[in-house]
This record gives sequence, structure tokens and C-alpha cells, in this order.
Amino acid sequence: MDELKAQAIFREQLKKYVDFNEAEWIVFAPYLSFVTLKKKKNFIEPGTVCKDVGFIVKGSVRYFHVKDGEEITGYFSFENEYVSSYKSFLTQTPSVHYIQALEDTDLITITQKNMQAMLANPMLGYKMERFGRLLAEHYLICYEDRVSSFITKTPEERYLDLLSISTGREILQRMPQHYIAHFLGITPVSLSRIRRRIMVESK
Amino acid sequence: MDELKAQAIFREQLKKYVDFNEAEWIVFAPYLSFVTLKKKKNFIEPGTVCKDVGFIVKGSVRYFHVKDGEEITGYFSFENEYVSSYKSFLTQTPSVHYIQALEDTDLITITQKNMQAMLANPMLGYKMERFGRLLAEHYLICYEDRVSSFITKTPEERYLDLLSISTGREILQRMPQHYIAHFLGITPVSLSRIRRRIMVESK
DNA sequence: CGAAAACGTTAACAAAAGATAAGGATTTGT
DNA sequence: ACAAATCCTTATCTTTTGTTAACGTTTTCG
Repeated sequence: MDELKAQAIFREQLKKYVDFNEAEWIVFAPYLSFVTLKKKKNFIEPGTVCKDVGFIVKGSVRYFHVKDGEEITGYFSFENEYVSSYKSFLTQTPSVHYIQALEDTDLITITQKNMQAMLANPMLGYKMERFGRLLAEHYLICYEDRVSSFITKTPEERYLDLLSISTGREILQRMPQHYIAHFLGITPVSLSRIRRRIMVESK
Repeated sequence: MDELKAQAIFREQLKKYVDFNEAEWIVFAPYLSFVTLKKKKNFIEPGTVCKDVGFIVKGSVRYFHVKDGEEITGYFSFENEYVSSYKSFLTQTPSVHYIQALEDTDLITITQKNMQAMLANPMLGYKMERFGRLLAEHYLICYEDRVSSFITKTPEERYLDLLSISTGREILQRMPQHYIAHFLGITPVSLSRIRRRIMVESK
């Protein structure tokens, strides 16, 4: 994957949020960086400030904490999604988790500094405000559903939900089961038991 | 509380996000509504589309689902905070929960229709994009922490966290304990046990 | 003011989840 | 290709939570 092709893919996906005309794109593009992350390399580590928001052109990443020496995976992002330790990026305070490439991953990234520069740029400011708004709103909606599921559902129900939605099936297919367990808020052993329970009940 | 005073309070708080000059405020203000909710009245009910985002001038609200006939409280908002079934408001799809006034509550509200009109208004569009961005980012950060706590912490740890932060103590002081239990993702009985455990251990 | 409803605690039991360890299958890396 | 590491399942035991019900207290509301 070369940088120009990555930019073209990003530009196409960006249209969901804002559509730049040629003149705007020429101003916009130099603010972008092209980054390649080898498998198992970190996009961000705890204690450091997240300087970039990334768009995944190819590959995938996982978010995880380390607690009592154990890695606890909380989230995943795939192709055509954005990736950042968003709180850290927005507030420029240290991240509390890792983000790690699950496979060789190509990203288009925007630094916080460039983001601020574009917001202050008369030619781009308006559309960048809109981009930032729609991006935050998109993740807000995901999180609202996620919090809601922790409040109102059992781990078993959360697992069944995952089976029933398309993005859930993508996660189930592409991720090892112990990542999914932590994503659901339980241990791998417990998820294995839940799966057995479901198998037996529906046999 | 009269409408003008409410608007003045809202305007002051709004400065955290955007600062309107006099000319802009004169255009902006007519898009606002002033709403009074009597205690126990609903701001939104499941199955209906949330048409407004509100700013709480006075009072407080709780968010809750009904599951198996039981009310499960997932969130609270207080003075100088915003309130909306945000996913429903943004996507104009039916809400899945109630939002109910915990006491007589005064709100400044903006309808989705007026929001769109302001975003399209050349005089207000830019600042409204910014307002929407910063508001969404603010809630995104809250949600990120909340999801993270469900993934990495036990109910007991979440309760101790609540004791240690100022907004948590406000919740603990103002809310009945069974609301807090559901907010933490557990039953009221279980929270009572956790509290006893903590009392005994720290005696 | 007084009856009814709502609240918090506790108890007893059932169900589920956590912790630890073992074993077999699969994958990884050199 | 082979040794090491990772992964999933299963078993056992402990801890925690859920469920239901009872009881005394406090709050609400007509």
C-alpha cells in the first residue's frame, strides 16, 4: 500500500462526514501523515500522550489495559474505522491503555497540532469542526449502546447480541476468544462456559 | 425561574464551548425554548424519537430502562449539564429509555430541527458545529471512562471510585442507593453487601 | 395526620463468575 | 520442521452476585 492510494481510500471514506473539493483537498492533504505499523507494534502506550488520530486503511488494532500483569482487551478497530486514545488525544493527557496492531496495519494519521491548525485555518476550519463533530458523535453512539449493555444485560446476553449483529460477527471471526471475553467484561474461562451453556440449551 | 434568567445562565455556561457576541446571540436566542418539567415527568419515553437536547438550568434527571417490569437507572444529569437521549436525538430513531425529572426541573432546549437550521445558518453554522463537536467530545470522554471501568474493574472498585471523585460524591449524596446500584451495574442488595464489606474492612 | 409506598439491610439459597491448574490442539517463530 | 508459546476447554474450589423474602425505618401523598 502506497501513500497516495491510502489517501484516496481515506478521502472516499471521509465523504461520509465531509466532502472536500479539489482546492480544499490540496490544502488538507499536507496535514496528513502515512504510517505503517508492524504487527504487535503499539500505536500508543499508557503514560504517553496520544498525539494522533488515525484512520485504518488496512489492518486492525486492539485497545487494552494491563491490570495485575494481565492484558485486558477492551475494544477493536478495523479497516475504514478511526483509531485513537480519544480522551488522551482530545485532552492531551496521558493515555491509560495500549493500542496495538493486530496485523500489519496502514494508517492515515492527523496530529493534534495539525488538527488545531486546520480548525484555525479559514479554508478548512468549518469542515474540520464538522468532521470532529460527526466523528465524536459516531463514537458517542457506539459507547451509549455499550454502556447500556453493561447496565441492562448479563454477559450471556451481551454475547448473544454480538452473535446477532454484523460488526459483532466480524469481531467473533477475527479475534481470539479471550480478547472477546474481556471485551464482554468477563474472563475467558467464563466465556467458554457461556458458549457451552448455549450449545447445550440449543442442541 | 423565568426564561430570561434561564437564558442568561445558559449563555454563561455555553462560553465553555462557544462565545456568542451580541449580534449572534440575538439570532441564536429565538431558536431556544424554555421548558419546565414537574418532578417525575418524562423528558423522553422509549419508542418515541427524542426531539430536543436540553440544558439543565435547575434540577436533575435520571435515565432508566425498564427490564422485566423493573426500572434500571443508568445515568444522572444535574444543573449545568446537558440532557438528551443522544443517540435518538442524533439519528432521529426511537429512544430505548426514559429520561425523568427527579425534581422540578427547568431546561433550555434546542430541537433537532432548530439545530439543523442553525448549522445551515451562515451566521451561526460555524459556532454550532463547534458547539456540537465539543459537546459530543465531552460526553465521549465520560463514556470512555465508564466503559473502561466496566471492563477493568469490579463493582466494589467502581463504588470506591465513585467515593473518590467529586461528581461521584454528588451522585451518592443526592441519589437513593438503589439507583446508584444499577448505575454501577449491580443490584441494590449487592451494593448493600459491598458497603458492609467496606465498613467492616476499614473499621 | 395516617395509610401506603418506598428504602436499606439482612438472611438463605441458587446461579454465575473468578482463580487456578491441567491437558490437548493449534499457531508461531526460528 | 520442531520446540515454544498460545489458545480453548474442562474441572475444582472459592468468591461474588442474583433472587426472594422479611423486617424496621423513612418518605410520600391524599
